[in-house]
Amino acid sequence: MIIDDTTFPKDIDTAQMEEACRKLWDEHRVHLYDPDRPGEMFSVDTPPPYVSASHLHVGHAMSYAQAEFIVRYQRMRGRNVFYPMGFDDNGLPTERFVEKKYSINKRKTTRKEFRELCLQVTAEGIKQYEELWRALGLSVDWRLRYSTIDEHCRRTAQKSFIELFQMGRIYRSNEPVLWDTHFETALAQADLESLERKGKLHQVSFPRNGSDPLIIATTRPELIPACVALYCNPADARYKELIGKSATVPLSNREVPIKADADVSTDFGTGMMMVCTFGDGEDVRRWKRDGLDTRLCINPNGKMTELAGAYAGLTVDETRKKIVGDLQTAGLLGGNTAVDQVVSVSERSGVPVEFIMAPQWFIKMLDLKAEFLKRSEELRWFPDWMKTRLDQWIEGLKYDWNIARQRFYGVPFPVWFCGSCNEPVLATEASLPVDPLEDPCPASACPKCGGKEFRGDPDVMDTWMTSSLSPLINANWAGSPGRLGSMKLYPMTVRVQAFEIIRTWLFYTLAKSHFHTNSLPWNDVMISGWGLNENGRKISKRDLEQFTDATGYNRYDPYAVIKKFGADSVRFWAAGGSLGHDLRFNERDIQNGRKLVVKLWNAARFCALQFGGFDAKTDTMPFVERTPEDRWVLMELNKIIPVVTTAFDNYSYHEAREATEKFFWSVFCDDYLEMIKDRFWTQAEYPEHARISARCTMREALRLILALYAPFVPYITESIYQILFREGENTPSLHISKWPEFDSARTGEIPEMTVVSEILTAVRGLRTTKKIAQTRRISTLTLDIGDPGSKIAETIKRMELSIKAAARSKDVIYGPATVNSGLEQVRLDIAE
RNA sequence: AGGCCCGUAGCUCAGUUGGUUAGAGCGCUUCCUUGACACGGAAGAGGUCGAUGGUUCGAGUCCAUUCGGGCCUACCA
Repeated sequence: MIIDDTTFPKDIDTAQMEEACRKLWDEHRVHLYDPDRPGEMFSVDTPPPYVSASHLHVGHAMSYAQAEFIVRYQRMRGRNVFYPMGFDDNGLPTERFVEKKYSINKRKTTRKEFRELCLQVTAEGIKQYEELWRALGLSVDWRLRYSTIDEHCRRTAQKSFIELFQMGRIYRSNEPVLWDTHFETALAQADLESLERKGKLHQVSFPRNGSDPLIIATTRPELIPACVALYCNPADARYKELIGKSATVPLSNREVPIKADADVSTDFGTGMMMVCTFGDGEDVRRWKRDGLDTRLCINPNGKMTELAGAYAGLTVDETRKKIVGDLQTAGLLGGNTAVDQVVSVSERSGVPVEFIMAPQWFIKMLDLKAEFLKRSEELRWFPDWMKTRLDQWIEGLKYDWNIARQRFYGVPFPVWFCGSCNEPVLATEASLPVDPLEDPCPASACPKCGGKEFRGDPDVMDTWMTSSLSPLINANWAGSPGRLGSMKLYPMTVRVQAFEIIRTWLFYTLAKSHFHTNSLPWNDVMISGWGLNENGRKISKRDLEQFTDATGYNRYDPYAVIKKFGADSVRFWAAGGSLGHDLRFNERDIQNGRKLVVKLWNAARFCALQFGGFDAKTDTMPFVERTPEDRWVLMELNKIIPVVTTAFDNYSYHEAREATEKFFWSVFCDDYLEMIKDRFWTQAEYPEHARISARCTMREALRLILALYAPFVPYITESIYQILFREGENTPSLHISKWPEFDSARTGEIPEMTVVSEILTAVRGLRTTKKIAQTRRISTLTLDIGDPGSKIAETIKRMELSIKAAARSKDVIYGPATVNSGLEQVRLDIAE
């Protein structure tokens, strides 16, 4: 093999190198899943990102890269890797994106038009994502792509609905539900966020005939028209006598009953509270339990209803202001106090949720808390403490899962209702996917009342209803034609995702799997943290806009960063954070990645230059016959193989990187390569045997280093592999070559090497003090070894050649010297 | 209010099951360029591991308390 500036150029053309690698990987189908291959599988349930997230940033790149280190490792371990990519392109996130982008909303458009726009932005978003993932070097098998609005996913989601309906898990009910007044749709508990804000606790008088008015405290005076009862604690001496009597709702002549509930605190506000339909979940609870009247004063669009009288048509906020004024005028308002309150807002729109009565589909969940907790227990969590997040969420569940959304863009329910008795009729499984607004009802007559008229269910499913099926989507549970997955994949090996969607994606998937397959959806779950901006905050759209420099470069834009530093550099940065923890972005840390890439290239280039005329047949040597330096470096390398392997097995890519890094940089480059240079520089001093030993050692070590680094920096390692090793191996790509194995014959220590490296360190110190370049050859190294009969003295004499090489000295002489070394009794000096 | 995570060198972070003088990279100081690499090499400065108390022969590492930060959960109207 001839190595020169043509075969191994001095400079790296990153863009060209990356493109060449991608081409090679595609050509040799390196990333493709083979359904027919026997052997162990490694299947990954990857997060389908919302394609509406047009603000892709380096944080996204970070978490996807972290999962992909494991994928590349497992592929090299010989596992049959199933690594798909999905896109979540239905549901509220997409709708919100479209609303903003086109400044329209549900009321000002048709369902058809809206859906068209959604599909359009979805297609654009997917393209953007795919480009980024490819650039970053994610080894996705793109044939396994799915998108939650596509036919396969709609079929799967509808099948899930039908099956759950048939097993009695799904019910329809017309109870008060969490409501988003911006999107005008029902929500599930998981769609809520809490918002802390300052509120005012108003004291309001409820007049009573013939006695003093009752004072209640409320933060929501706008709900006074919806007040249906007053409550106090049954043991409250102040109000005990009033229980069972009534009071008049202010600004009206309605009488409401005064009731008791032990949950009412005596020391909050005045100890007397009003209950409305519906101020919060507690109101709903009392309304249900005590059969209170129903006075719905808030419309689905967040404006007051006719029942609110003078306030009808106003928004909640407007009403609050107005009613406070009216109470004041009427002399019914006491003081108010500022309170900190926590209100539930819709995660997608940010507006406070209300309770609205509307018929909805629910999946019964609350009866299964214990089972879900058991499933959580069965899962292997990486890192383990993330499990708490799920467990606490499950324990805190208050509502069954409302899966219906009164929206446009999503998977339709495969349901028609009888026009006369409202009985639901479901689609047949064979007909899926269906759209009941377009497709005819499969029944000719209602099974209950014989009615002949049907109307399709206009609602769409919660987006999580589909994405929670991702393992079943991957495994082609619904049997869509032409898809590569099969239930053989099930349960999958691992779910990878970030922590913020534990309560949604992870939880719902666990539940779905429990229902449909009575098993876990995967064995393991790997939870990543977030990439944060330089201030340690979530990377925001503002970061992406604000920090763009004059040339258009933005350090949070993953494309820009990849273009500037190379994909390997970005990946290397991502590998620096430990699993589950957030990682602050810093451009300097990306530069570190770049340094590694350059270092790998140059180290490989150095090795290659020494190979000159390397012939695998003659340039081999049994391990035991090699020089101590050579045996030492291979033993050190052998030591880290199980460390790196175990780390990867436990999803601890960070540990793997650290061990590899330490070996490559400080043992291999700084010490080993420096020690052996002299064998090639001053050939006459060393026997040919020493050079052959070095050549085959360098080659072996470099090859192993490439393998260990491959999952992190796939481009540079592949490129070096192609130049130096491809020819001699029958594997077309490093990434499907064999993972290094621990060699039990290469264990133990070489004590002589400690002596050599201590002397090397001391010589380096002297060179620095004497301002002599580290590479310059010195004339003499004087060693003062004290008692010539001592063990150290003997070792030094035996290792003289190695010491001379390490010190880069023409001669070694023994005699008095003044500078202490790290070795006891050994002093030394150097002369230029 | 409860829970989880974090608080280690100027900065970003490692520190496995408690064990000798606490680590890396960046930054800083000084020095070294024909011989893979200055995106390099060498030498060095810099930390009483948030605080307090405890367990132990021994704690950054375990326990308790406390302060600060982040996140999650929560009906006090």
